[in-house]
Amino acid sequence: MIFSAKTEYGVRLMVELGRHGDGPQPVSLKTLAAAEQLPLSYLEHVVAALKRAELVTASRGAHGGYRLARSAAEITMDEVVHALEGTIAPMECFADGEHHRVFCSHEGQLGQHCATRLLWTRVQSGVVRALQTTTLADLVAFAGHGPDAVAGSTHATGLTPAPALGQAPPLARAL
Amino acid sequence: MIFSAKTEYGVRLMVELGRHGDGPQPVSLKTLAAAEQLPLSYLEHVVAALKRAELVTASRGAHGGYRLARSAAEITMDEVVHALEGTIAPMECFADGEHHRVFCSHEGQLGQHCATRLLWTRVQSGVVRALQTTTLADLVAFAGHGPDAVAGSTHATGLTPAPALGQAPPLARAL
DNA sequence: ATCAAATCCTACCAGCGGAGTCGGAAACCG
DNA sequence: CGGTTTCCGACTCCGCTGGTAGGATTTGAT
Repeated sequence: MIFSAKTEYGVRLMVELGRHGDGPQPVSLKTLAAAEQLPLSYLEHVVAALKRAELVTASRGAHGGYRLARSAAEITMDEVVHALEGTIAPMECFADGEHHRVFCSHEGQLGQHCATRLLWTRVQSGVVRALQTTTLADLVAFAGHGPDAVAGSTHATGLTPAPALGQAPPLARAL
Repeated sequence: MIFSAKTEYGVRLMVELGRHGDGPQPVSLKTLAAAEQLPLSYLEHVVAALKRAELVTASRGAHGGYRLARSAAEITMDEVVHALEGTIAPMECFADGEHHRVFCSHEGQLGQHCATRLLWTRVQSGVVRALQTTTLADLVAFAGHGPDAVAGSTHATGLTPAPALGQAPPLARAL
């Protein structure tokens, strides 16, 4: 699995917050937990990460709760996932502990270098592009509709849905 | 990390095999382990997975070893990664244990459904596309060169390298 | 003032999978 | 036969993930 349950929960949580729009009163965690049927105590950790990243704001005390820090359209899923998952890298050597820069630490000497780097770079690029071009508002809008428009509206890139190369590709048959 | 070390090792191993071209004698694991400085005993597991997927063939006994089952140009990294990592899904509910079909099992009732599905579908699509459009031959060719041409030759898609949207994107600053 | 409803914070735990080791059996070649 | 190599299964170690628990703090309502 690429992403952890924590991230799944967090995204769900954000979507749920997005659906509540920006009414004056915030939404309590208990409400959110009930709506998504997730363990409240664990959600505390999740929402803490979101708050640290300044994606949600909290009001404490009675009738307190959480609300989005910005409008859903201004929040890219890139930010959300990053807040929950930490640096996203396809491979260990791609993550710089320091400032989340991305590179490969295996740089071989003598001209030839880390052969896998090309691949991981491409994969990373694919993931990042998908996350950056999707906003929370997209998900909120999607949440209400019936199951269509997933593959439709090729999502800003205008790419054809992957050419059928070779025999049946082992991954992602249902895309 | 999206991929495990096992996958990293496996890809390295395949690249190394690809570099040896198809001379008549196969390459022993010991040789490969030495070339990549990886633990031999662990590589046994890795190469076993590759063999199961019919990506390499083995000859036992003295002067035995492994060779690619097909030419490097005919092997997509999609296949390699799938053999090593199993089904690649961004999220638990996306992986169907049965036949690697991809879907989401959280289908909510009453019109509204699993809000995160849109996101995971896009991510998955990005990863799969990257893996499918990269062949082992690409990596082999890359392995000998100096560190360029990574971002260059936008890898068949012709996409611009991700627009700078909003403030500095938290992921992948060095792409 | 008091109480209840929230967020907040830290520590803790159990299970699982990943990375790696080991020992031995079978196959193949000279 | 003997060395080399693949093959196979069992085993260990360890960190991370998901989840729980308990208490402190803030706030609004009565």
